Amino acid sequence: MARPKEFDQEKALRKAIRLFCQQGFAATSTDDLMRVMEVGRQSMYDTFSDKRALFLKALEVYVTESVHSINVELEKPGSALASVQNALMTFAQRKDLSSAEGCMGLNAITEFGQRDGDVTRISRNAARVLRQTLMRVLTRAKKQREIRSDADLESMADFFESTLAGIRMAAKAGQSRHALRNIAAFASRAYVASDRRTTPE
Amino acid sequence: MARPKEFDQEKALRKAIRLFCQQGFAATSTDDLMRVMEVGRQSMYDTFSDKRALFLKALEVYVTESVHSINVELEKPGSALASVQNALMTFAQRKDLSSAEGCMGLNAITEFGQRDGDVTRISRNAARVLRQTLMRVLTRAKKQREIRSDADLESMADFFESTLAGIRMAAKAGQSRHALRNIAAFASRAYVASDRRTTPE
DNA sequence: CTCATTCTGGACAGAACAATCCATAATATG
DNA sequence: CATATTATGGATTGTTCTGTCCAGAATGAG
Repeated sequence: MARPKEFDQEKALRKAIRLFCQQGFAATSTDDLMRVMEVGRQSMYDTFSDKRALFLKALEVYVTESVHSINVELEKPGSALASVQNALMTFAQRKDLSSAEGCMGLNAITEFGQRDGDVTRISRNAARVLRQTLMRVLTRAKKQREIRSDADLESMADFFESTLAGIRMAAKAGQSRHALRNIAAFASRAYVASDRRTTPE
Repeated sequence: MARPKEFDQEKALRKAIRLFCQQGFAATSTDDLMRVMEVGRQSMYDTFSDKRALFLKALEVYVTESVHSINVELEKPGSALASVQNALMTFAQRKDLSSAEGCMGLNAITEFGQRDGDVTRISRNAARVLRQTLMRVLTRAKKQREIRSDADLESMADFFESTLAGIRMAAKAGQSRHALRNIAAFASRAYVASDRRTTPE
């Protein structure tokens, strides 16, 4: 052991995450990162290897926590349907949703699509974890007859994820908090059991 | 008049749009653009001023056409509710939705947020046009009693736009065409009139 | 205290990038 | 045919960016 690091790796990573959320990968320079992370160039490279590795690490932490916070809502006891609907509403209230600070997961997907294997792997892993929880909760809702017995749960899960993305994009596009809540409330209606046919043929 | 241009400005712009759809602004170099547009550097600068101006022009054309194609579906005669639902389904079938080719509008918003005045202006203008059509159609649906009389149309419009964004993101994330259709079908259920309360309090 | 080890920051190298310059080619007009 | 005008592409410039180097500072271990 010798001289200890003068900066907090964890905090530096948080600041990097925030910047990547705002600007994405390509538009964020190493100088930008050094400035917000308050770390010297050499320290940054020593600790995080290079810009790409830092981005991937940041992405992994971000999406893992993001999925976890949604899963917590989904797994609350009580009505399964209410949990799903509540998860949407809680998400719409998240304080880190704003036009300035985007979702790093969506940023990564829009910026890299499926072209980057590492980015794809990280995104898919997180999506898989969310999907598992989601399917478990939806299955419970079906058993409890809160949703139609003939409902296609996979489609419901696709719709749920799509709604999350829609809310995030609306936030980034500058929509008001009020609008975000309304989107969540509205989407919630689609899950409810109904006797009549409600989808177009 | 003197020597005419050897390339088709229109086609070159289309190719630029496609590249920006795939890679966004920052990750697309002028060399990339030249290669794809099959135009010499000087010709590109003579015709489109610079990279940023080319991007803004491409964005304007893209979002204008994108909104127009949705508006066409929304304004089809017959049931207003069916038009809304059909617009979603038609959108989910669009051939330019794929994991490779993203939506340039979403790219621009994720990449620039609200920080770039020109990008914001172009996006907002297009959104305003879509919103006008949407409100007109939703109002008609309400008059025709296809949706609840106490429905909040502004919220419905927010939800519609959010659904479009969700579908686009799902496509970019690599979801199957089948999944996209299901998202559209599912979202459609939220618009339908219902006597019981379907939204959480 | 001494010293080996690690951290730090400024300087630096090499590549990529956006944009301009310039010489040449092509063509409408007179 | 002559010429003014515009298009083209290769060379070039100046900037920015990523990543490395190196000399000096700080600190734990002996």
